[in-house]
Amino acid sequence: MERTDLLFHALADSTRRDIVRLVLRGEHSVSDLARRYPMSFAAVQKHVAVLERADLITKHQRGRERIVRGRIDAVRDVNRLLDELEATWRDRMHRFGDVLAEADQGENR
Amino acid sequence: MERTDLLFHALADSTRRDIVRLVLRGEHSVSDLARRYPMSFAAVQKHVAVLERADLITKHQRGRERIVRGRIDAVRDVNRLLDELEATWRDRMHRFGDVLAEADQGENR
DNA sequence: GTAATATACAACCATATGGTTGTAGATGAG
DNA sequence: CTCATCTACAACCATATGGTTGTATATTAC
Repeated sequence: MERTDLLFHALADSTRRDIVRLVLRGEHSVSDLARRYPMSFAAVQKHVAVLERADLITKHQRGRERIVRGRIDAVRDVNRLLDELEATWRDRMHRFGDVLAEADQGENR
Repeated sequence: MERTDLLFHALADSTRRDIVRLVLRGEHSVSDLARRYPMSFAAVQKHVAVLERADLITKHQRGRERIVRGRIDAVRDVNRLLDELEATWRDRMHRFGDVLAEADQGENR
């Protein structure tokens, strides 16, 4: 799977989006996170792994804990991808404007 | 599933993102779209259904064809969702700035 | 050293996903 | 009317996903 797929897929789950929000706000260990959700530690661990694969978070060891941090750059990458989608639309609107302008020219001729 | 999940999930596939790009640029019937991809008509039909469920596109009948159009508003909704994620991060940075300012005050006392 | 905590990882299960083929109903063309 | 086209939808299949429990390892606390 390519990175864009991984990014959108990672964000297509409310638990994972919540984790991203938390770790953008500040550091949390995996078990900190796990305590917050009505599911097993292993399940949360898997969600964290999905976010890591998409580069939305990083993990580093501190003692026996793994500290999770959000990567704001990745969120911005997604934003940029969406902007590119929008750009094709803006381009179309632009060309549509040209067509109208040409039509006006024709009328005045 | 909630709408945010549907939106991100819909965009987590390159064929579907390509369809969105096409129908943001202009109108296409379902079979127009189907001809472009190396998969069956039914498969493309399913992708279109996923996009429709996420409100990223609309379909309306014209003769025997179903015309697909992209909904730019939906793309912007996703952008807004990401901005909200970013906002929690900016807030943290803001508060972090406050902490530094307070530390400076302490030094000068 | 022993016990408790934090993590990793495998095995398993139910359901969702992304593809296929096949059938049937509308609509347009001749 | 008849035939071709466009679409909808069901049935089916392989694999991915999101959850579980269980086991093993590393680190901290006492």
